Amino acid sequence: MSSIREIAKLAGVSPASVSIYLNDKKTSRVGAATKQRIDQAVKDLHYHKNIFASTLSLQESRIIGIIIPSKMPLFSNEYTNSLLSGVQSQLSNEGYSLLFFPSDARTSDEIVEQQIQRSTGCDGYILFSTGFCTQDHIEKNIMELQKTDKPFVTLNIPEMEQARLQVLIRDLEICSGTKYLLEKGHRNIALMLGRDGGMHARKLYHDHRSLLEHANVAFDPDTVVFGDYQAQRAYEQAKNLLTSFPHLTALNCMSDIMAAGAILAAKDMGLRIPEDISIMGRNNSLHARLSTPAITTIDLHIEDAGKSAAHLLLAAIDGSAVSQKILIPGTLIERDTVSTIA
Amino acid sequence: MSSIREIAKLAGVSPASVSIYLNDKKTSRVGAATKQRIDQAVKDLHYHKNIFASTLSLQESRIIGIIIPSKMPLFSNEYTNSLLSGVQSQLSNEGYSLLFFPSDARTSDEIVEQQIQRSTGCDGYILFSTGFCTQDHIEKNIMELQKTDKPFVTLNIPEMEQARLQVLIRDLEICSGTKYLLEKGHRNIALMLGRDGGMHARKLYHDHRSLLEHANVAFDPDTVVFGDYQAQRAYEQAKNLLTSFPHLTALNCMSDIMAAGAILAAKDMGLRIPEDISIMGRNNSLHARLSTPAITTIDLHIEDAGKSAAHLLLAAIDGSAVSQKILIPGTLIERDTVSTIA
DNA sequence: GAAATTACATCAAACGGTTAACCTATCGGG
DNA sequence: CCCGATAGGTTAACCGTTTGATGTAATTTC
Repeated sequence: MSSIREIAKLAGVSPASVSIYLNDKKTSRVGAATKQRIDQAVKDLHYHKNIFASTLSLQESRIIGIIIPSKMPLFSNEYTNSLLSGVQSQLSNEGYSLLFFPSDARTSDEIVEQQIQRSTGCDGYILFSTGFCTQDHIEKNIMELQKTDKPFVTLNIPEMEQARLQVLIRDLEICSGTKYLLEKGHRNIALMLGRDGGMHARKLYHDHRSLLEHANVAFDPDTVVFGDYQAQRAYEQAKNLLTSFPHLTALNCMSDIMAAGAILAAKDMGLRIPEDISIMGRNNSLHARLSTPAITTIDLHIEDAGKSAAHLLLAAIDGSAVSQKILIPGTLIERDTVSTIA
Repeated sequence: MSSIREIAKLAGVSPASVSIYLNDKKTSRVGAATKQRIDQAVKDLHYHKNIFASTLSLQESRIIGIIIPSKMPLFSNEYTNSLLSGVQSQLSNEGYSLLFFPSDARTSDEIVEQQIQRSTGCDGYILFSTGFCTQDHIEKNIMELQKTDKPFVTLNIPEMEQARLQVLIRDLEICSGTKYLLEKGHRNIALMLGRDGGMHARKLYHDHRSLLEHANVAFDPDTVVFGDYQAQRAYEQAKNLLTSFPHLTALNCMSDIMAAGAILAAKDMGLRIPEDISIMGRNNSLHARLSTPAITTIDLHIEDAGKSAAHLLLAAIDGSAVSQKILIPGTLIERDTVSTIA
């Protein structure tokens, strides 16, 4: 709690000298003896610089705000965590702290409001979406962020006119699981998505449908189900799908977790994987690797996306990036849950 | 970027009135007409309060610092993430933001230093450890935190004299996997731990050993291996263990992920689980549930621990908690990877 | 009609750190 | 001995917000 003024008093110098010395230990504006006295005072009083005061004066906080317009608890979803991990590792390397805002508001609109209100003074922002965010929230958030005059990067969000800096996960646009299954000869493909209303799920739905239609496969809306990203729910839904539509040869799941749930369901129904039913995951998470059979999936390179976003933001902060879109393509990981149909 | 003064000027009032109104929309100290003009000015200039200035003035930031003395990337480990999730959900409900500090220092000592230096002004702290933290780092950190005069809670850290507020994960103290395996009649039990040097692994090692000795089972140090928490490494180590010590009947793993790796190894060696070899996990993560066979594990109630820590911290901030230790006991989840030995 | 209350508004200091501008010895060079 | 450079140090204003103290005019109360 001690301030620079107390240090100054104890060391018998002016606050200015203390500040100058502390910010540049080898400055020539402070004498050796004085330096020692300051060091001593700092120790004696347990002095630590107050970042808030410092930020106010310097007009630079070295803090990046993480905006996630969602009421869901953070850190509870592997996908989002990978994104965050990428962001954090980059920013951390450059000495930036990460600030996560509270989301105790009742409505999502309030959350947008609230997060922005709590967040001025950060040097930049990363705007995330999760499966729970609607297009509307995102747009509102982008508008608010633009008003702050600070740079921000959108991450894990479909392409949007309004945002200057974007990192795009390509597989949000192209439902490549469906594409792959079509190539493998499948024609009866169900799609298991995340939460209805979430913009990610909508996007995939749309792309899935156009891919099928392009391939001249009839599209049945009932073979698309919305879940909650949880294995349990996916288990139930997979059972339903597989009993209601016995001609299905493939299940394309929006996440590996859901795929894992679907696999359990298929097993419980006595189906062999991939002989009787092919199942695709998405995200190449640990589950996909450890599952038996190992899940064929799309590696979204989520962590790289996070890193890119951090990079881009840092570039924007020091002024070298004005407008840029980075596309992160996914890569197919072929494992043991998809068969070829002649 | 607009300040309260600009708003004041535009609305033709004093900054004081603006501040008063903005902090209490129904204050009687500002007239209705003035309120409207302020609202208008706020809109026109895209005004957002600067939290840093506000913090400085109020001496309260509504920000909690999260201190993790480790160079590892954050958000990349399910265990830590659950802990964080619990912490976040509670603090978020009370309107607190979370601040994560950079960890770009070269040595771990520097990290301690750096995180504390960057962190003054938070209303409180939560000190975490991961498997990578040594006792030494933790102690140093606690000392530094004590100097800040702000409350802090240690979480996921073995009991320590120095800290006033602690949330203890009971299974850090009692290696209950080993206990359970002994009860099930196993006598040849190997232990697969996390990183050597990490205090968690050390603690478990110690307890494992005493449990065996109490049960009059000879302890062979070579049946304890240190890994890196990764499935791949666990796979290799399990293979080694199972070939070097063919009489082993059980593997107790420090995490479900490691258990999953061990299961794959056993399967690849043609061993049946649990008939030929029993394998225990720890943490009751999603993997444990989805794995086939489903992994018998200890639910550590990690997220609850996080919530408790947040609770305790909030109590300390408003002065109602001075010194307290909360013990979070684990619960055994019996599934399909452990057999009974006659 | 004097006194008290209310409504509305402002002043100025404070929070803690930074820094441009300024000051004063001291020393070396010519 | 004078000039200029340099080392060492200070002053004071500023960053943006908050708030107790203070002021004044209008309204109410008796």
